[in-house]
Amino acid sequence: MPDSYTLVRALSACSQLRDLGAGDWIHKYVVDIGMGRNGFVNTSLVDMYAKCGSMEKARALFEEMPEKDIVTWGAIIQGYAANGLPKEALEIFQRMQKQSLRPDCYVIVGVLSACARLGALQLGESASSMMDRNEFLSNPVMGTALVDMYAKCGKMVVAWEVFTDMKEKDIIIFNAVISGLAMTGHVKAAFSCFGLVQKCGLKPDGNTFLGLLCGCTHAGLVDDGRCYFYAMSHLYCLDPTIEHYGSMVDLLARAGLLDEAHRTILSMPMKANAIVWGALLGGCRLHRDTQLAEHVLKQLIELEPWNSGNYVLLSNIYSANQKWDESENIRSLMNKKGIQKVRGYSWIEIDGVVHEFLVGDTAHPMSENIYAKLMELTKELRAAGYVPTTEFVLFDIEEEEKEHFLGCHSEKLALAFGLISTKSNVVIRIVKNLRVCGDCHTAFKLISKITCREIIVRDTNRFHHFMDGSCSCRDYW
DNA sequence: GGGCCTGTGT
Repeated sequence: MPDSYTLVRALSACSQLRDLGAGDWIHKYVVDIGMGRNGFVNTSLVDMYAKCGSMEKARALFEEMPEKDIVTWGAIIQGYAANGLPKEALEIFQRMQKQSLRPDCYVIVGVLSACARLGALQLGESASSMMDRNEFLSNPVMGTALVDMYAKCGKMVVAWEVFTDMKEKDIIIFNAVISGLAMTGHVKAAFSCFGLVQKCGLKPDGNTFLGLLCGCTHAGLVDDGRCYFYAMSHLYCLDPTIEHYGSMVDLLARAGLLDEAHRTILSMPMKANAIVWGALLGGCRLHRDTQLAEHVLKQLIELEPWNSGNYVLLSNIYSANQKWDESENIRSLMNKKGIQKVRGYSWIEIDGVVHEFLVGDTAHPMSENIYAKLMELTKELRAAGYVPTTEFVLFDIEEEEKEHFLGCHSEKLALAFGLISTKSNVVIRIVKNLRVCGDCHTAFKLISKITCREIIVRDTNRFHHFMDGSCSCRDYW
């Protein structure tokens, strides 16, 4: 009969292989042989389910466990954080604290990673204060989690301080700080940091170059991007992955070099995925090339037939070109397939609580006050000469909803809530799951001026730091 | 002799 040691090792193998079938089988077996109450085995099972991406099963087992120790809590928290469910990770963490359990460094790492995704600065800071600062500075994993949390929350200066104080720096923490600098617009600093990597005798890896390319993209530095892309394979013997190609396509397409971007896709040694084509589509949008966009969208519909956005955009383009029949065909194809749209949502953290908003959301307890604030803002915006823009019609999926949800995109709701819930000198931080919409971007710039507030919005790929009527992205995103 | 940790393109 296997003992608990054997079972733990076998489950660890399942975790590493992401083999849910084998893991399930062992779970049943564990119960059959009466080992279902062993803490080590149960924690291994929780971790196995988490690693296999089945958080429902991990959670069910976790809830059944009569005795959970700190490792069990760490496994479930980390599981939620790693599976893109940061809110759940924080909820479990708060439950853990109510039981007066002291977090260990594994728990803290999971919590910081969740806070980074949510942009929850206050929670991240209070979690990190539960540990001795030296723990962060001497443990590269913890240090990296902290640096990443600060960077993703827009506190790049603090992230940098932690980074410089680290006793030992490995390539992973360098990557975290390089991509942090890139995301927050400190591109030259990211480049210098790459110099430091070599000075420290470290070997850059693929992620180092992803960070650098990402920085080039945000700053529109096409030549630098081409250089790094060339250097990575020719000087550092790293094979570019599809992620690197995607980044290059993005860089070229944003800069208006649509042809070169398209040729890059066609020359890739691997089959292009939806992300790569999506980067080219973004360029078509930015530079208003509907002809190429039509071609790209056809590729995208083939690659991801369930994605509503592609159908909507293609049908918009057909309408704009008076191809009414084709436009209608696309719409009915979409209906026939029962395709649902992805909805945009935004988060804002107020006093350690993360609030979530959907487009046109009225579920929030403060909803009435939020909409009143929005009305007030809209009036002030109009007075300041703002006209809701229809310029993005062709390329904005959310456009057709705009009439019904005038001014009610999730980021605007989060902003209105932030404005009424904080003192006038507090910086407002919002996180969005999609790109910030063009109209909201214009409105936010003006709102930052009217209200004299700093507003930081992190969308899917970059920071928008609004201050005194302008944005750090210089309208290039 | 055992179980939980960081970065990563749209």
